[in-house]
Amino acid sequence: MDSKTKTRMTYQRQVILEELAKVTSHPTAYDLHKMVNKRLPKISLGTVYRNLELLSESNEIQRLDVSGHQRRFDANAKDHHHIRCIHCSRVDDLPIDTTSVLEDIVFRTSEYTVLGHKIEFYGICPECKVKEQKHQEKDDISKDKNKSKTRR
Amino acid sequence: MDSKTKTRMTYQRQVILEELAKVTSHPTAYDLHKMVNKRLPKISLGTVYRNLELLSESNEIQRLDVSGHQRRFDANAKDHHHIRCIHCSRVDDLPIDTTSVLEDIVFRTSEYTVLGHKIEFYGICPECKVKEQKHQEKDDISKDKNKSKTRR
DNA sequence: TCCTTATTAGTAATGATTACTATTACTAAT
DNA sequence: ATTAGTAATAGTAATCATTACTAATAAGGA
Repeated sequence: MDSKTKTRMTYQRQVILEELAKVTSHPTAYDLHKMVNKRLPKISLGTVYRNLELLSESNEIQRLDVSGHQRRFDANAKDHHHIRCIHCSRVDDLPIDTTSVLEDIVFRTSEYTVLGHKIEFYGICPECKVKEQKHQEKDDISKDKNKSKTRR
Repeated sequence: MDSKTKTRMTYQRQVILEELAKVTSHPTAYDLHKMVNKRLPKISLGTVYRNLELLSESNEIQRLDVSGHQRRFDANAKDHHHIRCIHCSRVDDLPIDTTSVLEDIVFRTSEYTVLGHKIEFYGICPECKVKEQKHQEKDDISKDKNKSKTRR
């Protein structure tokens, strides 16, 4: 179902992408709506949200779910880290690599005064892994009566 | 003004703290309200939110602003990292130290399948540092007519 | 016991995001 | 080009977490 739907490059989506690419400021959907609005006075906030979502799903842009703050977007789709000001919430890029010693590196690469950092890992918990396996088995049985090895 | 207000240890606050300490599940304010509700049937959700906020400000508990997800709370006030399941949103502790090689370590210490991680640093941006300095100078002038060295 | 005021319960408001719906406009096949 | 099918849109309503407001209550020191 998902694999059959084809996305169309609409003018709205084009403009959203262009406007996002123009800035390095990591705008929110609302910010971007204001920016795009100058070229497309009738575009709705919902359209901006939906397109940003689609674009980030197809990895053309990056979605920044900033802890405890409003979501932001980044035309740079390459994985990289960010730093946020606790006063004005401005978010800047950090061209560092994750495997190096952390705050020390930031101290050398950023003009921020680093107060701390948070790391959030994501993955699949043991319980969900079991569930996933069970579903997988069911699918295998219903889709194919032959025995099949459990995919990993 | 803030420094003059004295907080009172209310029964509600006591119970919230106790119930949070009982679990290791990182409940949301809503979860905690349900838990506390069994002992205090009249407590309101707002009270739970306010007390969790106060308790985390005084570092008696920890507030977890999980990126793009609902806020959670942790009776363990010591700084430590977490891992979240992308399916069920369950959050578990990660007893690792930040300075070590990241996902590799997680792989060894957690039963999760690690799919990735995000790091968010926080601090003060160059512009705000300048503003801070200016405010500081004003304060110094108004509070004290003698010259005073800029505090760092 | 009395007073001051922090705190509460209950409820309304806010603000970000998502959902809904009738209409519009791509795109491919006729 | 015309039509049919269906993404996508504008506009708006709904949702959901969190915060703000207010009159009543209750800590806790004098």
